[in-house]
Amino acid sequence: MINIKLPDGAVRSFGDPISIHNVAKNISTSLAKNTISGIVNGEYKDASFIIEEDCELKIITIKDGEALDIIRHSTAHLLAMAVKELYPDIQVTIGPVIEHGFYYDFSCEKPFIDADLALIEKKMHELAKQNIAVNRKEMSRDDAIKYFASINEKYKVEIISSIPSDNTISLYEQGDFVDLCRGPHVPNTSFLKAFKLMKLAGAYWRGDATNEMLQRIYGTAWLNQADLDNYINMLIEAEKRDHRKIAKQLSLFHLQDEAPGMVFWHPNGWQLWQIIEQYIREMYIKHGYLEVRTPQLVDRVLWERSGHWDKFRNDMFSIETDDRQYAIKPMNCPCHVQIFKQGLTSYRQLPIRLAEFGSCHRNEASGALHGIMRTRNFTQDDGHIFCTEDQIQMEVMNFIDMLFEVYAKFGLTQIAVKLSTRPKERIGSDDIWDKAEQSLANALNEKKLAFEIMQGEGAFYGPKIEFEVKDCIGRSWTTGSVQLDFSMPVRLGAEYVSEDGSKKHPVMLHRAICGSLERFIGILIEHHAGKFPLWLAPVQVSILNISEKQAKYAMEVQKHLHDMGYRCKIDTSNEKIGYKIRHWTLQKVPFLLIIGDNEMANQSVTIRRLDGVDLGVFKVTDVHKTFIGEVP
RNA sequence: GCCCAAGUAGCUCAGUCGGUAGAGCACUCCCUUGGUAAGGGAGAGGUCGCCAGUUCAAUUCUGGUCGUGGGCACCA
Repeated sequence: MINIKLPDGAVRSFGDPISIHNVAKNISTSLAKNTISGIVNGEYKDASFIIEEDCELKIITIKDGEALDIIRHSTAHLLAMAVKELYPDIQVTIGPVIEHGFYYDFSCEKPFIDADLALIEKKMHELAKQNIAVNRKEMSRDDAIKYFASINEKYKVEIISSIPSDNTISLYEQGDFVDLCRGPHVPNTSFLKAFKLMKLAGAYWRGDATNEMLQRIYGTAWLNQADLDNYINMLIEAEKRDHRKIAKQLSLFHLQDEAPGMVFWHPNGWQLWQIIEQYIREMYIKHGYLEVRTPQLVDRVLWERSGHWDKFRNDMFSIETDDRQYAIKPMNCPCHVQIFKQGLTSYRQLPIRLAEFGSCHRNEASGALHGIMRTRNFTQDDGHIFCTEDQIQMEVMNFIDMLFEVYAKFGLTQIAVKLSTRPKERIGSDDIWDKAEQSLANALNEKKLAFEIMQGEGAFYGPKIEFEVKDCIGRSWTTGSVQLDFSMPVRLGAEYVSEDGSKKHPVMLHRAICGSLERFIGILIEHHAGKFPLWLAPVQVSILNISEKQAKYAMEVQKHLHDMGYRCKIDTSNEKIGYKIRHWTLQKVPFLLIIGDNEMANQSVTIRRLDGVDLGVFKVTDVHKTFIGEVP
């Protein structure tokens, strides 16, 4: 007798081993019809899985969220099957589930073109409708290798060959198409309805640039058509808030061919920049940082000493003049160390926190450039803390507090935290790395922050904590980071006099909150969709007169607001009020002041908020009170 | 750097199956002085990314190149 306990606590008993599908059937025919798979004692299994002993079972149907990944994975297989039917010579590689969908990488002589996507998608729908059964088979590793070799799928052979030889391999078969897979999958292709192929891309085999470039097809798949439609609409909406698009509309900045990856800031964008920079500067003061400024060009020897030349020389811009070779600084740290090294520093002075709005140049790979998110010239809100080992944890914790204070001010709340550990190529002993990684983890735990460990992703001189924010279509960008560095002070000879009079090397913390100001502004543009809060808005108020008669009065109002410290523009153009309101609303100015004969007669203005709400008539001397609560 | 796609007016885009291009908005001028998201008229504006090749003729075809977009790789 097999007893199967269901999520509601009910137990069903069966005399013989029974498939999940048949358990569902035993409950109701309609349940069986919708069953995609099951979770047996916490493990995902196919609907065809035969239960042989007592267990807990959750049946997953088309309505359960758990079904989503299975559907996506099965859709990836459907994609591969369609591709094989259309282009038998193409080799399949891997096709995992990703956020919102899946991809599948193919190896082919001739890359796909956009037109192929529609063709392939059509084929997928045809196959899905044929209600093709998806069956699991098991094979020994060696038989699996023989099998895939026999059908000439060399990538599959390569994958299986890396699995230990005593393992059993599971394969999934649908029609003539067989793929190596752990599963589970939908019972048949008719469950796959709401999907769409999204885009083509190149991708290296096993993510290694020295390998062959494969052809990747990205797709999205959902439980139902409504979810798919929602997702597509979300993407359309997200596209509207792309920082590059809004920057054009609001004239914030532009980029042009002659300066790839370098930004021309327009008056509005530069205003925004200045506000942010000034705010960060105030935070420096509040948190005990000293602001400095260091050279743009520094002799190559300093970069050799720091170790950067060795690792990054190809990505550095350099200049040769008077028989000396300089690099345009790709980072500020070695320069800050030079400032630390001036004079003799006592342990009593530590920690010393130096900060700079440091403009750096890196010759990033052409394909890496992305609007102002990834540029060749960027400005870091860079800071370096020189401290003793005992002070590390406290400094890291204080930094984390400062970072979250800043992000909250900008309205950024969805922050992913990652701890990156020692990479393959690194300097410094394992002892030091152990200590460094541990102290960062301690600080995070102390702050009760959930974080993900990124194995091997640390900088070559030390581990780091990274803070990531997402852009409007879900791409993650690193903004803040704090990196621990025991090496650079040694390499560059930074020392302090310790309590016992001996000289010691300080520990160095590299830290940034915005990361790159360019990137941070890009994120802010998308986060606010260009509708900045009052304190950030490049233009806070626009003054609009109804007709020429009130032009002079409008200018008086403008002067009053200027004197109060507001950034305001006046529009006395020969246009109707409706036109002006439309114009300045599209410019996303937080407040519009409307002035006609009525307002002029009693020294007042009518205030219209960006969202269209008419706030009513206010005395000119009271206008600023309306802005209170919006942080002037 | 690699794979794919598209570079046309300030912006968003159409177009030329090879005969030097068009719309809307924006801009300039005129009329209109109008009360909460586009009043009307006229005008100006383009070496069709750049360099070659084929051709009587190239914005259109071919090759290269530069920058951009989507991915991959990279990200001190």
